[in-house]
Amino acid sequence: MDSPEPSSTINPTLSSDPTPSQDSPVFNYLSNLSPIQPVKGAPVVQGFPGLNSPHLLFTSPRINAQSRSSFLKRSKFPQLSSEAFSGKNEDYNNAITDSDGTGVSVSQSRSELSPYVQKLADNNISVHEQSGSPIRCVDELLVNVSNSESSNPSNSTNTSLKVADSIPQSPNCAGDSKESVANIGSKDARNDEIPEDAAGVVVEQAEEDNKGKSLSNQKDVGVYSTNNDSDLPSPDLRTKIVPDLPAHSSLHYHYGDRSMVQLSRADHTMLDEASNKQIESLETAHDCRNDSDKINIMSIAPDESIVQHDSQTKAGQHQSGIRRRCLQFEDAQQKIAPASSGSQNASGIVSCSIPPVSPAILDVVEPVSSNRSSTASNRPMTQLASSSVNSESFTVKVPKPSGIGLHLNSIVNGMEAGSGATVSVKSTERGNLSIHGKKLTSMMSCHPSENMKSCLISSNVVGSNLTSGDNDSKHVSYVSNAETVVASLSLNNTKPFYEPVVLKPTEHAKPFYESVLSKPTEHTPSNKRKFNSEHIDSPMDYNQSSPKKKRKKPSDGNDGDGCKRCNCKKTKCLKLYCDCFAAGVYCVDSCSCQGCFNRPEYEDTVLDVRQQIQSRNPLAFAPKIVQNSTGSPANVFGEDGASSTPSSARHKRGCNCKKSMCLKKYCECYQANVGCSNGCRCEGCKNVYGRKEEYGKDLVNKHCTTERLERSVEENVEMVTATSGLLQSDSRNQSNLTPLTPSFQCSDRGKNVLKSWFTSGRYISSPESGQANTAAYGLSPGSPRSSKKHDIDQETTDDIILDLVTFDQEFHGNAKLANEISPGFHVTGNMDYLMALPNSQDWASNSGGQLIPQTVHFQSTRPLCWHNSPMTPMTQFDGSGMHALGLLDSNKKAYVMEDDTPEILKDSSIPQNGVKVNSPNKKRISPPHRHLNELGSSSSGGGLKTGRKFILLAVPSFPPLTPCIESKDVAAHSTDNSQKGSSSK
DNA sequence: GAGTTTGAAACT
DNA sequence: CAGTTTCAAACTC
Repeated sequence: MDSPEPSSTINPTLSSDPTPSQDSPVFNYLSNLSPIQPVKGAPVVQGFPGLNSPHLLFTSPRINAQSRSSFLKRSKFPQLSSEAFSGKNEDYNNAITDSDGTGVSVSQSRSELSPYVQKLADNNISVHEQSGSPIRCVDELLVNVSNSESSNPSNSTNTSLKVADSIPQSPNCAGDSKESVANIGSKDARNDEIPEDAAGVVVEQAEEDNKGKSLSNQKDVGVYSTNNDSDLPSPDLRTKIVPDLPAHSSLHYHYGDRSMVQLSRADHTMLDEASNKQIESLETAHDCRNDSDKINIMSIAPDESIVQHDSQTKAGQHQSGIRRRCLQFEDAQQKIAPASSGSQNASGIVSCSIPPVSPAILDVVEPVSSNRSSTASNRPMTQLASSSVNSESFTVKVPKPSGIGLHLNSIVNGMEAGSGATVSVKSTERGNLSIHGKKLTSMMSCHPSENMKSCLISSNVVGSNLTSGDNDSKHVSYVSNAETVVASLSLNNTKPFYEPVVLKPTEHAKPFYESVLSKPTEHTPSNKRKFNSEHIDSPMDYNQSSPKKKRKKPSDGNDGDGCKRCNCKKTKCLKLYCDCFAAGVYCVDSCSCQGCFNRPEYEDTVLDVRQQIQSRNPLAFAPKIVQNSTGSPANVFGEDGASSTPSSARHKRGCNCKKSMCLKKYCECYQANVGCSNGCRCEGCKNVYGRKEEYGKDLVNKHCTTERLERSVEENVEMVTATSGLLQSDSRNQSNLTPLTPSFQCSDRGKNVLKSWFTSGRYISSPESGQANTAAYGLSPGSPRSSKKHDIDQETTDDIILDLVTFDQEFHGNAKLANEISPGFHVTGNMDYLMALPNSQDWASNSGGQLIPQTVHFQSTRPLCWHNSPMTPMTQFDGSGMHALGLLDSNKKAYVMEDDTPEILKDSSIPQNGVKVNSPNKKRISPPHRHLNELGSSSSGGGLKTGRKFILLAVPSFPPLTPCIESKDVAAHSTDNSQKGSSSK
């Protein structure tokens, strides 16, 4: 009732996203800048096309995202719920109609659609392993819908992706993949059913057939490039990947310890129909297999990590029950979508592994992506893939989810316990559900563990695609699904912080983000409204299922997977009171809510409401916990924090506790395992994670501590670094990615080079790490970077730097920011940083629209530390970092971003932030930091300088390209950098 | 499981 | 922007 209404209000603003194509421009700029960075830059992949967009924090993101999301929306034709369709896109409708019919119909018109399937994942995924440890399996299947031509022309296209992964166990992987495949096959046979299957299944043959055809078609789509490998039957195809489907693609990665899995799905719904029609999919089972080996290595807790593709599939089940959503993916998706402008969606997943860098991957991807703007969606995918690819290099990748709304907190909480966390998510869409599918999930896990920290994050984005054909023909669109997956990490391997999350197919799994994103642009409000209004009245359906069942088992209400369950009675889960809604995820069956509209079925409504809320408070869905620049959120991840250092992470808005003394979960800070900060208005604060009074001090201390930790870790890290170095090198080659590279390099050599990046990276990274939950960012050095870079670069570099500086200043008070900044970063030689860019999940979407989420970030352990340390005292945890990142991103961004996004800042407003934010100028002015001191002394001296230089150079080059964020960034960069450089030095 | 407490979100 | 109300989670019994 209530909430739904808002939907009407929803604004289409989303559409506004500018970014989509821009990304590339950004990259270009970057590349231009590259002179500076060339070194790094090169390596980096561009960021992925998708990446660039990632803006992290920007508030706006959502908008973009939405717009994209619209694309995403997936169209699932199917059957669907017409409503859903109707609501969403007209286009869809068209498509749908077609689809319905037979499922087939349409596609003809557009050959475009050509279905393709690919497995990207494999490629992507396969990569890594490097050190063996990391393993991942990914399977992706993409199918494009339209295929009419090829084999079955009949239908519209379908596309589906699937990814399966399993990760951990090699066997599993293999098995899983197989299973998935098998399933698919079976399904295919059936025809009906699950798209996934379809997706899952892929017929190479078909592909081939399609190839011919499809290729042409695909081209539009996207690209997917994968790098890798060969596994895929037809590389060509892969590369091509279908854009349309974008959605589906998903990747997985994992590394490190466990594995990640992911999957994706295309729209199931579509699939279903499609299945009838045609489906093609590729499978990457191979990859899995390959991976499996790797996996073995990991072998840890594979189970968890494993994801099942089909939610349906049974298996998954076990998990499934639980996990649901992910959040942030949206961002990614969004990004994708935007890019794709047209129809496609993309899904992306990101995973990051710390060590490795994926530049290479990125590179690969980039090219492709670069090719098409439209491909944006693809990009993400590609990115992901790329990231994964890198994996080879080693290490883990960490995907970052964009993370939008996540509840990092919740996640965090979940994570605490475990050293490692894994998450897996699945979503499936089902035909029934239909509505949209896709979504991704992203997860992160981090571990601090001994060595490294590996964080994995995977996010998937799914995009739905729609293809619209251009015209008339109906084509079907459909969606992509996304699935996501998992992240696993492990340090050691042991346990994940969280349990994997599985999305249930139907249920939630998806964050509405996608939808949200998508919506804006295309969806017609009217439709939505209908939806809303109508549905609203009878939301019961969903609800019913949920109510009661769930109840929160865990105290938190988290399923265990880190996802919360709500128990809303009056708000219909359309207000921030609802944890699920607030987290950007759909309610799940396990929720006990009544009259819940926070269901995929009501996607439109949800989106509308969400938009409204965001309009009021852009940061409403931003992660509440951010890492302070300074601190690293130690706790965030897990450990409890209490004892452990208070994480650098802090609640964005701070708490307002009067009676609980911040010692109970009533306190958001406490709940998130973060200390109170100056932004808190609490009375009698006794937060075990950090009192607000101590905040400033803590930061400093933390810094120190973190550094120490990092150092300890360094050794381990180095390996990673090495890898990363490799990656970098690769990346370098690829000039495109410059952005990314930096991060990597940082770790290795780069310190010098990338200072800027680092700085930014750190910035980000820390947050990211924190964010893990959030999702998708891109972190990975390579890709992430690229994407992030953009973001970061744009925004961050300047801003970030500033922020950093500010932080430092605040904390340390030393001067010489400039030096610090860059230096800071690097500092030491340790580093590996990963930077994560912050994207806010939601935000991310905005910015780029692209798959920000996907971007990945990595960090090597150290890096995190560093980052953390510099910024905040983070603990070492990677995970935390991840987590933090998310937050950070948002926050930081906020900080950083302020310029761009006042809103965020506002939110973030916390004093610190405020200061920082304000300080941008300051940055320039006063740089000194301890970092400088510290770092500088260590390695940094040179590094820093260099870094600065780079930065400066870079700055100039940038013109403001992108939309707000970018522009901002750019501008900032240019100005800031130049200034900084001068000023600092 | 019901009732109370708490603080955020929403509203005025 | 401050104060009040509403809400749902957290907590207690």
